[in-house]
Amino acid sequence: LTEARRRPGPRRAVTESDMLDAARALLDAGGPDAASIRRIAAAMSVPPNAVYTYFPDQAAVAHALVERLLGQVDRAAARSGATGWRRRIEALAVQLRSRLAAHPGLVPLLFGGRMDGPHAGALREKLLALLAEGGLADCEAARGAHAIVVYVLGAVAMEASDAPHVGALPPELERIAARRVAYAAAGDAFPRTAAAADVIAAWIGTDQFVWGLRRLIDGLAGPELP
Amino acid sequence: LTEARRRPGPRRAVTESDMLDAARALLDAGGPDAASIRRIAAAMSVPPNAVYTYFPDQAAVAHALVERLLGQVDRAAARSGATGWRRRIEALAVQLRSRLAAHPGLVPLLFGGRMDGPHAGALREKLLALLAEGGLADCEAARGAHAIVVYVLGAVAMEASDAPHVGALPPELERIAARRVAYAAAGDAFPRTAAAADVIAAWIGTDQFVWGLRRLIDGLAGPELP
DNA sequence: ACCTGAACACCGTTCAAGT
DNA sequence: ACCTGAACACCGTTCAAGT
Repeated sequence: LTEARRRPGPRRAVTESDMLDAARALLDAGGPDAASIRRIAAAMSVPPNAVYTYFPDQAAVAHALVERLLGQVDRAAARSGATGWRRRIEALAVQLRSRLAAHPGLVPLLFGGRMDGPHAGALREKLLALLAEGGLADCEAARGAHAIVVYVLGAVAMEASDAPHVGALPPELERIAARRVAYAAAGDAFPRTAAAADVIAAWIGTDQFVWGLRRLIDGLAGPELP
Repeated sequence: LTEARRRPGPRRAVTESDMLDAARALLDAGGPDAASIRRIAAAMSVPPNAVYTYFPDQAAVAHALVERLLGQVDRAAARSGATGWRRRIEALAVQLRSRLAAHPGLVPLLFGGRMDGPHAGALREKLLALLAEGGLADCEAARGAHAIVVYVLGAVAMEASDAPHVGALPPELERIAARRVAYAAAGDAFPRTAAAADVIAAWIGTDQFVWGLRRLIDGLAGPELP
C-alpha cells in the first residue's frame, strides 16, 4: 500500500518476509520461546532494535507469523479436489493441522493474538460458505463455524503441547509409544484411563482428528446420508 | 508422602500453597506473563532463588497451578445435581470453563505442560465413565472423551485470547460489543463473516459453549431422545 | 534442610545519535 | 527513513556460602 513512497535514507537491508522466515526457523529449531526479537535480529545480522523498523513490537511479529501460515492454508485448501461440503471442511481443517504440525513452536502464537487478519477472515468466510452449502441456516452456520474453529485449534494445541518443545513433531509412532507409557502409569487409580491405552494408538494423528471433526459436523448437520 | 522426615534447618517460611496463591493472584492482576519466579518470590518477601526450594523450575509451578485448578473443578462438579450422563458431562465442562474464565491468565499454562497429574486423570476418568454410562463402547468412549477435551480446552483458550491480557474476563456484554465491532470491520471483503455479526451476541459465553458441546455429544452418541 | 547474596546469560523496549 | 550503540528494567537459573 504505502510501499512506493519511501524516499530518503538507505534501502532496507532485509525484508519483513526475511525476518518472518528467520523467526519461523528459530521456532522450528528451538521451540515456542526461541523466536525472540534479539535472536531474530542476530539471525539477520542486525542489532536487536533494528527489528523495530519492521514491526512495532513482538506481538506484531507473532501476528504476522500466524497470518502468513493461515494464508498458506487458504491456498492449499483451495486446490483440494474433495467433493461435497463435509469433505471440503475436513480438507481445510486437515491442511491447517498439517501446516501447524510442521511448525509446532508456532502453535502457542495462535492463542496470543486475535486472528483478525485477512487470511484468518478468508478462512472463516470459506468455512461459513461451506456450512451454508450444507444447508445450515445463518445462525446455525455462524455458531457451527465457531465450534469447528474451537475444535480444530484445540486439537492442534493439544498435539503441540504433547510434543517436546523443540523441533517438529516426532513421528506418530513415537508419540503413540509415549502416550501408551503415560497411560499405563495411570494404573489402578484410573482403570478406564488405563484400559483406554489400547485405543490410544488411534488417538493421535490425522485419524483421530478427522474422526472427532466428523462427529462434530454430524452433530451440527445430522449424520451424512449414504 | 515424604513430608514427615524433614529434620534439620529452619522451618519452611512459607508453603507451596502460599506460593501458588501468590502466583495465581499475580496472573489475575497482570496477565499470563505476570507469574514470574521473581515476582512470586517478591510477593512472598523472599529472594528469587528461594522459590527453587519449593519447585524445581518454572514449569513445575505452572503444572501445580493447573493441577490445583483441575482439582477444584473435580470437586465442584461432583456436587452437581444434574441428572443424565449428557447433563453431567455438560456440568463438568461448564465448571471447568467457569473456573478458567475467572483466571484467564492461567489458561495458556494448560497447553504448556502435559496435564498428567492425578486431578487431570480423575477428570478424564469421570468423563470416560459418563460416556460409558451413555452406552458408548470403549473405543468410542476413548476417542469421544479426547474430542470433548479438545473442544472444551479449545473453547477456553479462544475465549481467553479474546480477552485483554490482564485481569479477569470483562463482562460478557462488553465482549459481545467488541466482537461486533471487529466483525463489522470485516465489511465487504467477507460478507458472510459480516452478516454473522448479529449472531455474535450468542457466540460468546456459556450459551455458545454448551451449544457446541451438545452438538459434539450428539455427534458422538446420536441426538438425545425426548 | 532451608535460606541467602551475587552472578550469569538472557529478554523486550526505548532513546539519542548518526546517515 | 533507516540503522546504530548504549542503556533500562526485567527474566530463569546456578553457585557457593551461611545456619
